[in-house]
Amino acid sequence: MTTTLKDISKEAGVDVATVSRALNGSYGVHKATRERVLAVAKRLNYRANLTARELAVGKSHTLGLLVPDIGNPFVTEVVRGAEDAAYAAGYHILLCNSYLDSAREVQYMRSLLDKRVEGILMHSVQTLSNTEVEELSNSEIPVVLLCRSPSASNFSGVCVNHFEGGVLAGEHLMELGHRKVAFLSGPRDHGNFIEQGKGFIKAVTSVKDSAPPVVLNGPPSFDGGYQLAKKLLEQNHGVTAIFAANDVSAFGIGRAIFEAGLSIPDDISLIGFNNVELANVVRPPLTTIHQPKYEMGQAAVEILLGLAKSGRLGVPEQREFGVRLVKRSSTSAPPKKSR
Amino acid sequence: MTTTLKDISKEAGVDVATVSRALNGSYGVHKATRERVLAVAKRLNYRANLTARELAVGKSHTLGLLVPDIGNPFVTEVVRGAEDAAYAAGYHILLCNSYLDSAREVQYMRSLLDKRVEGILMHSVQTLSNTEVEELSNSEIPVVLLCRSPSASNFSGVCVNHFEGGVLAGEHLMELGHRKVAFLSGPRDHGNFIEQGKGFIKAVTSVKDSAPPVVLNGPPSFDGGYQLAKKLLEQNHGVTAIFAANDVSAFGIGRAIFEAGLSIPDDISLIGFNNVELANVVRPPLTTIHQPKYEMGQAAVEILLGLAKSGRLGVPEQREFGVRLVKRSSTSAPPKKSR
DNA sequence: GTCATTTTCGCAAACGATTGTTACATTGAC
DNA sequence: GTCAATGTAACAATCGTTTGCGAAAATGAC
Repeated sequence: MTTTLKDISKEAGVDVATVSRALNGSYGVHKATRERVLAVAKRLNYRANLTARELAVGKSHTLGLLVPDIGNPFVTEVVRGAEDAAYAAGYHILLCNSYLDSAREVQYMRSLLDKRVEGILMHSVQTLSNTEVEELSNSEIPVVLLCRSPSASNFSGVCVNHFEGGVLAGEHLMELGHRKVAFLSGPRDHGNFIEQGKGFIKAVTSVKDSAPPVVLNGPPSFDGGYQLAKKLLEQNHGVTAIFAANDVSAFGIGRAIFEAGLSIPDDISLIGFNNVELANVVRPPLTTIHQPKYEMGQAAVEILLGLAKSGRLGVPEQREFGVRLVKRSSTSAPPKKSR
Repeated sequence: MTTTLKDISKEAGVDVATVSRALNGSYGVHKATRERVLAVAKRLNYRANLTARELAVGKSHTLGLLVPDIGNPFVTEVVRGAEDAAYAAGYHILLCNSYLDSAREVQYMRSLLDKRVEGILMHSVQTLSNTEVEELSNSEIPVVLLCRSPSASNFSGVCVNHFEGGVLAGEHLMELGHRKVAFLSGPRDHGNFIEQGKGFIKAVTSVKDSAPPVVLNGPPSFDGGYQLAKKLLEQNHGVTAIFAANDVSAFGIGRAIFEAGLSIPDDISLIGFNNVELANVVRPPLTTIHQPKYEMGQAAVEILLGLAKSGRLGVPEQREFGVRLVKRSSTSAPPKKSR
């Protein structure tokens, strides 16, 4: 049997209200009685029931975090930042892994709402269905969209400038002298990759003698990158550099290049996106576009908590982080003679 | 204003109890009234308040998951398995990242208890303090220790046979012909690494002409492995193979070997532990000891839920998973002439 | 010692559900 | 038309807290 305020109240001979106040250190309870109550509470191994408190007070001190795949190291970093910020603020995090499965996503969203979380973080959701947008808007809790290009919806968001990242990647390759490049992108309809591609294409085509990039779409995973790269190499466009949708897919691309008997960066340069921790571990270390993942997670929670406290849900906040190029060894000048 | 059962009850002209039963599809409410209630609920955008239900019913449908570092890909896989299993069972997961900081760990543990989670999963905690053991035992919720060698405490556990893993690694290196090897271990007092080392040493020393392994201790991280390897190479024992505490530290070791101008596996063979997804991505692909991470996460949740349902906390369940050697390209026969 | 002021504490009403018990309506058999 | 059996729905207690309000008790000034 777990002990409750009532038990303590009986044992200590005071009202349950007094017990509550004593335990919470509220003003207006005599030092002596407080100590007596605390002693009894300790003796009875009392543990507060946050569920009951939550019901009474109306605050759950809990946030929902919806992610596409916790297995993705990029996502993980963001989660880490979010968790730290939440912990610092005395909040808990409910972790929901959706695998981008929209049924699962909706189901999770509903239970988060029902659980009365004080805010929801959604990481790189592809597209929100109308149901979702509507139900989220009806609820009076704040939502922050993470790592997703700003959209029409009026939710708050934390993201990185994907367009700018694309530009950086393109410029870097152009500076190195590449003139025939490819962008192995993610899903065709995903805003982030669209932006990334636009920036890349802009940078590439603004150099006069360079060919417009070859663009292929596929899942932005290790295997997706691998398959796409195999396809690209078979088509034999003679590209000398590849811009990957993200680091993880770049790893897959690297594998395909290796298996084709080619070498990075001597035959083909490779540049990623995200700057995952392991980009520095693989060989050759991957040139990539850095994105402040941890800080983004933190920022998202801060915004969320700010909105929750102020209650000003009507005025969504957008925060955009900068990107920067991290030069490592997977990019270099193109081979003298293109194959 | 969020709408409650009472609102619906007024609007539909029935008692709140009837509304509750109608919404939950309980037996004993007329089809017509149920439909009327459902219609009103929909019109009022009713959302169940799980907090209230939880208080009334006494079940939170929530599990606590305490991990040392969500950034570690090994941990992540386990979390993924746990999350999937929880989702399948209709449970939610509260994510708590402790960074092995025991103050944070205790604080998290307490709030999980206060939040009335139905079970707690603790991933590879180093050592439980007496306070923790006591408070956890006092609470009436089940605890499952994950990835931690079985201990004296009477909590349930899911782990892998670290000793056996060490043996496998040792045997593999011996078969390849290595006779002078090293184990770059984790913290000296961590049970898992101790077991791993024991197994390794046993396998190595049971070969007659092989020297007992050089053993160094340090944090089992990328940087930890890097530092340890540098130290080892400086000491110049002439080892031809290294067994790492885990894959991530093996990556660091690989970096140090590379920087020393040596090559894997030609100069030094390297074998990891865990079989993280990226072990197959790095070059050369890492030979390692496979551990069914995802399945362990799943199993842990299943055990937890089983204990929670049965209420038989007195009889902890231990599940041990097998390990196996995954041969890749980071191990080979030692160089003809040792350096 | 009296009176005003301040502390201390109990009472009771929330918070939003669930659920056992009871009362009334309906149905069907005869 | 009566009675029993069944189906519906209302009443009320409960889950473990918090908190506004008012009463009693303690304090302090004079």
